[in-house]
Amino acid sequence: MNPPRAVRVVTDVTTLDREFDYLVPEAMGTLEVGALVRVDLHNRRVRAWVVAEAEPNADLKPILAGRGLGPPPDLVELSDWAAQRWVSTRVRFLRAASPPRIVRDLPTPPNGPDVGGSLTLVPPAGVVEVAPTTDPLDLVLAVYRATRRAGASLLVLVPTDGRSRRLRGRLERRGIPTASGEEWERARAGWPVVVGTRGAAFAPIEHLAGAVVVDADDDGYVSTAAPTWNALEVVRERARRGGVPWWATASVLDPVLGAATTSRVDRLAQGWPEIEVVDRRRADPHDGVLSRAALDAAHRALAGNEPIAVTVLHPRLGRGRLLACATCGELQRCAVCGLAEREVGASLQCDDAHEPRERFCRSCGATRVRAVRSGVTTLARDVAAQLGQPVSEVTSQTAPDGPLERVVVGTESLWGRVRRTALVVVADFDEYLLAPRATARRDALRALARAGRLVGGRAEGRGRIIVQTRRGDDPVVVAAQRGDLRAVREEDTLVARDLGLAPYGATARLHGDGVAEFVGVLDASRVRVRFDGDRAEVHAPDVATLVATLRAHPRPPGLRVAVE
DNA sequence: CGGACAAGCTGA
DNA sequence: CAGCTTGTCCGG
Repeated sequence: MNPPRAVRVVTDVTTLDREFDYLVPEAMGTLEVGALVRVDLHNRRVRAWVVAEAEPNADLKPILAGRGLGPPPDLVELSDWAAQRWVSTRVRFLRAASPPRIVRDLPTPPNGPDVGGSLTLVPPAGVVEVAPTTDPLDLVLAVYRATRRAGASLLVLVPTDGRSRRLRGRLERRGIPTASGEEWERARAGWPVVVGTRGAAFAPIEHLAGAVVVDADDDGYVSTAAPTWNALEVVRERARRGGVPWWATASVLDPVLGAATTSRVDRLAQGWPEIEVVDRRRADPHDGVLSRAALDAAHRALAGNEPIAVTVLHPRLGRGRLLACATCGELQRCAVCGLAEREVGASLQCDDAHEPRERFCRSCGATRVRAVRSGVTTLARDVAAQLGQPVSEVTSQTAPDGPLERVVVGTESLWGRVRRTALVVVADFDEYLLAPRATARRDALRALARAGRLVGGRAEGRGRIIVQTRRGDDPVVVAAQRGDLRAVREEDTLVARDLGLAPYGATARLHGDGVAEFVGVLDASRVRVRFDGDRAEVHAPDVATLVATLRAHPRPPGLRVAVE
């Protein structure tokens, strides 16, 4: 007769972040940490994860049944870490690491073969600065060769499902067996390479050989819904815990990526696209939405045989509201933060109302200003008229498939619809530059980097980008044109240091029920709180202090916390 | 989260 | 006061 056994479990109940102990029935055999079980909780049958051994005790209820394999033990610990890091619950992360259906047996993984490749040297672990058109396959193959060992898996993250499929196909054609992030059993069984998107940061790999995050500057790696976890950070922590190296590629480095940068690819600038700037302050006011230069380039492109010739990017759906001086054409910006001002009643002010003022141009003093931007629908109509060509509209609202005309007008949704093009016209680059958010400049550069992938690098001499702006001398525009972003990055880093943004500080945004009461009890000696009535920003010198302070008090239900 | 149970409300 | 709704509590 064996002594009775018990385990500690976390139940699959979103808001109940507690552990409970249950007896393991004699017949159940061993239960590994991470294993899924079914238990009776308060007259409900719920799923649960085994997280530890426990002391048997006569008051405990028995486990009802085993529910197959769950995340490996390391991932249970990682879920714990992630829940702390993003002030959330383990359940959310354990779910991400668990199979969609019950898994009782695992397939036998194939061996990872030795393969050749052009890149023989692996760059030092860390962030590799690449050009937008740099093919990540070379790095993935080099890392695969350098980290390959029996029974261990390389984790590769890419921003989108489409890129995941394509990268897997290319690896498979070279004889490397891959699992997709959705193929839970394969990842759990130890396939040599696991390729997936954000969620694959929690792929149930038992023995990690190394990790690569492709285009780590893509915003797809950050969850927009709470918890606002970040796949790159999860991968870094996972690699750190596993004692294995990680790499990430990025073209537009934020201060966090910049601080982790260890190398850059050769001839970086050549991999940036050819960018022509049309300064609309000096343009003929009778030009339409497409300047003379853009129109000429479009006609040349249409004469070629690229499947889609002109893509006119427009980052905004609704009716535009940027204001420009009717006399000198200068955009009206806040003197404090530099972001676009809007009309509020009779005055002009930025979204944070730093310095409301009368209607006059800061540049020339004239009192007439006018709205200079329009939404995608208006833009598409105007472009069609100017080019005399049918135009397809692509936004997040339009159908995600179906044939497109050769000319496409849209928001950033079109990155997912268009693969190659001879020309990208950014009709309104100022919408990017002056967007009312702190990351506007980097978002602007990222838009150009993504456009660069459609038209190719300047070394290829294939396509080009035309940027229409009223800020032709903006450092962001100049940097993109040169394919050298160092000046912008240094400035971003100084700003981050001054304002205590990551990696020089940590920020959480709170909104929802009970914000006022909650920020009232926070330890003011450890965090700085900005509260504006229904949402709050909490700043701390580092993530540990921020998280510890936020967790020192029970959080009111309905209060949302986004830790950056 | 969701079941249990208590307290409150309504209409005959 | 039965029958229903609403609110609060708490789980092994």
